[in-house]
Amino acid sequence: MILDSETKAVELPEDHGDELRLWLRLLTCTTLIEGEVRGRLRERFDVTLPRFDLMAQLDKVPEGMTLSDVSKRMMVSNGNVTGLVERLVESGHLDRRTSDTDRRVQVIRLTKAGRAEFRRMAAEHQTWIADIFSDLSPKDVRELMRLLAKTKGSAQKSAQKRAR
Amino acid sequence: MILDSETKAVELPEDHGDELRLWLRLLTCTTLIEGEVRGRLRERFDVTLPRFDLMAQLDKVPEGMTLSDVSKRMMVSNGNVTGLVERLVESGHLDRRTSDTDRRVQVIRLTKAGRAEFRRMAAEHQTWIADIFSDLSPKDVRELMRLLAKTKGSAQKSAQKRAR
DNA sequence: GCCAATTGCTTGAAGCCTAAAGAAATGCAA
DNA sequence: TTGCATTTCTTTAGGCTTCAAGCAATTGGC
Repeated sequence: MILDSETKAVELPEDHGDELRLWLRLLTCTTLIEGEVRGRLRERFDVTLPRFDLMAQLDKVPEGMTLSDVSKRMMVSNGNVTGLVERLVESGHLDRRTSDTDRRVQVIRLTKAGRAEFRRMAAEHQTWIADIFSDLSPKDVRELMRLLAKTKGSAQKSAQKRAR
Repeated sequence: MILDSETKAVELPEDHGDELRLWLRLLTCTTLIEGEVRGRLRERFDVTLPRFDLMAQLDKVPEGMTLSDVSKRMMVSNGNVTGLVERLVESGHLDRRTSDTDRRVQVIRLTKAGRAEFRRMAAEHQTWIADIFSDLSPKDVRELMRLLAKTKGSAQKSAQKRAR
């Protein structure tokens, strides 16, 4: 911050190029890996990434979740979840019922077949990920985890500021 | 690697949980930031992220690029670019002409208005990114850059292995 | 020159995704 | 109780995205 001739605060255009380059690199990495995973899921299991992700959320919670829960966890819109769930119920992977205590709420769970199918996919998926990251040492992995956690915190803070 | 009683190589199920957690964190970070940027672009400039990205590619190359170039750089499909370009030409941001030397090729460039509009958006965009990453020290940024470069290399190697 | 393979782009079908508006159910306060 | 705000989900319109198939132009081998 500097002051001009009439003692008014003036912002100098700062250099934010490094952050921008970092963001682009982060995006490139993610896009690259996401594309790779998407392609393999399609090839091996004929399943889309969003469906896999949704099933992954449900696998963690056997008693099921509401659509809103899924929406928050996957960081996608409500309407999006509605459609995804529709198709997964249709294909027999998901079970859906209205809550007993609140008739607005839909609780979804993996069916037995859906769970079996997901487990089969997840096991292989994990080896793909390991292969994709195989050049990184355990120390690299730890360090990346730490820095990404810090990044996430920073981004959330920034998002919160805007939301007000 | 261990050997079984008949001296055959046997793979033990290894633990790949750390890599998986790393991937999920990477994805979360990117999704979070991407959503934030998308929202701000829409609010402030009523533009979508893909359009902004496409214009960013073109801003770097005043003489223009072919659709294939754009497709490779943005890491999206050809058909996707066709549609994006169509809408941006329609809105007057892009200029499109058939190559003189190869009539299959379409060369696209920013129009004068398109360039001005992009520069206006890009300046503000850069400050958003700086704010989003503001908790990271310069050292953090350097370290993240390094580790993501390594990650990208590793992912590319893995992708190449599969593509054969 | 001719033909086959390749390259650059478009099209079509299907699915993903968002924002915004709306319907239904709930909760809360007067 | 009534009325209003809120929550949960769905719907709609529009755009993004992929894959696969197809068309047109070019290139390279003969």
